Amino acid sequence: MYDSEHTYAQGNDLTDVTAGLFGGWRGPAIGLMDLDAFFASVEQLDHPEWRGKPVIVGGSPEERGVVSTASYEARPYGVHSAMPSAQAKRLCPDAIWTHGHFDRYREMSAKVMAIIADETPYIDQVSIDEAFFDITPGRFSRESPVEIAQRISRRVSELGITCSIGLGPNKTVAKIASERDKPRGLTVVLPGTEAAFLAPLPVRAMSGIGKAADAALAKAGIRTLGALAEAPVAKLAPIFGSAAEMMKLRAQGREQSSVKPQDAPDEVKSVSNERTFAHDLTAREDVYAALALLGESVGRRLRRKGLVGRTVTVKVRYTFGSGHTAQRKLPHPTDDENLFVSVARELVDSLWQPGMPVRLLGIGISDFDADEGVQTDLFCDVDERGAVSSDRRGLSVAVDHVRERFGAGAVSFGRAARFERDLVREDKFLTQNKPTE
DNA sequence: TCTGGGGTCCTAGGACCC
DNA sequence: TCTGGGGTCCTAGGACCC
Repeated sequence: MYDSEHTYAQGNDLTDVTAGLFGGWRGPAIGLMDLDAFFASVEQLDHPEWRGKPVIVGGSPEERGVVSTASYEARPYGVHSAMPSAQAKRLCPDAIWTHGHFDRYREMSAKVMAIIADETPYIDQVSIDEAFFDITPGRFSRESPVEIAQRISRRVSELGITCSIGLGPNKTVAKIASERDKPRGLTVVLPGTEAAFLAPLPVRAMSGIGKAADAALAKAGIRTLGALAEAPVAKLAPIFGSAAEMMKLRAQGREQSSVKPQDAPDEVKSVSNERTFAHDLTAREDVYAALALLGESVGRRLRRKGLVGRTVTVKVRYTFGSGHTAQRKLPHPTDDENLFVSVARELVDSLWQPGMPVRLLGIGISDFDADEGVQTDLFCDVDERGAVSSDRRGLSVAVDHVRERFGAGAVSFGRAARFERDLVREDKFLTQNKPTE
């Protein structure tokens, strides 16, 4: 029975909430599907001998790496996402380590998303392993939302991995519910019980509230979502700014969630590449060469996506202190690293001087043209707006094709090639990402 | 052997224009 | 000559998410 002491239902209790028209569901039904220990689970699927054993996907312990995903077998040792790999290695020395296979994860993710899209056109993929979906009875299907969620879970399991699902009247509730029972759980918050479900939870449980907001709320005496739901907006404004009213509404369980139809593509806002070096860089030629390498990959990805951007951003982090960024708007949008890397060099020079130990370097392009329809034909001369210098662009595209066919190492512009060789020889970095499997 | 890499969104100050 | 205010663009920094 779905009794009043519980604001949510799981497992066998769910049979009680699927009776009647639409399973007795009134109003919006929003689901959040989260794949369980996704990267590690795919590795265990692809390597049967790793099943039942602690598997860690992440950077290497020797090179300032962090854990991306720990399998459920590794978690009892205290290993979790974002933990420094060196620490994870101490906690679980026998774990199987891999740097991951992202193309494979994307492939599996696409299969999962196709399963959800098969159930409803209203799907909003938020990351490689998470998606919201709207299965409001009467909107697309007349079935009980609980039964649809159970079917999605079962069909994902048939792929050889598992997911956890939260189901509720809006996104905030669905997201929190999905974390309630993992792995392979289904947690349902019936319409009308959402406020009571949220009230006792710590504010940090709600997405959008991180470390800083949590601390600021605690200072104001607000520790639970129930307290947040009742706090005067004037008290919240200094903490959340213009989002104060919305955060209060979400904590009350009264947020109106919209899940767009699947074919509305989320447009990309920026493309970037950054690297933390196993050993700090101090020489100008090393910093410039690393910038060129990072820029090459950004350029390649821009051309593959058919994007041209106007703003160049560089990021520098020193061994001490936090990061610094510098950006500049270009006169014309471009996807050509030969153009934007030289600007990036000037920007780096404004933040850094030779001798300062650089721990991390990043380069990004943003502010894309609204009509991203730049042609990507091989050896095209120039696009309609003359956005990039024609010959170089043709060369870049041609080089991309060669790389795709023969591997990334096949072609490199002079400086980058030399850098790559030097660094491999000097064992600075770029010998990274060799899976230990 | 202490802290990644990919993003999005917001804020705030200064420049500049009307 | 002195003055204010609003709007927009550009830039730097930071919070937050997976």
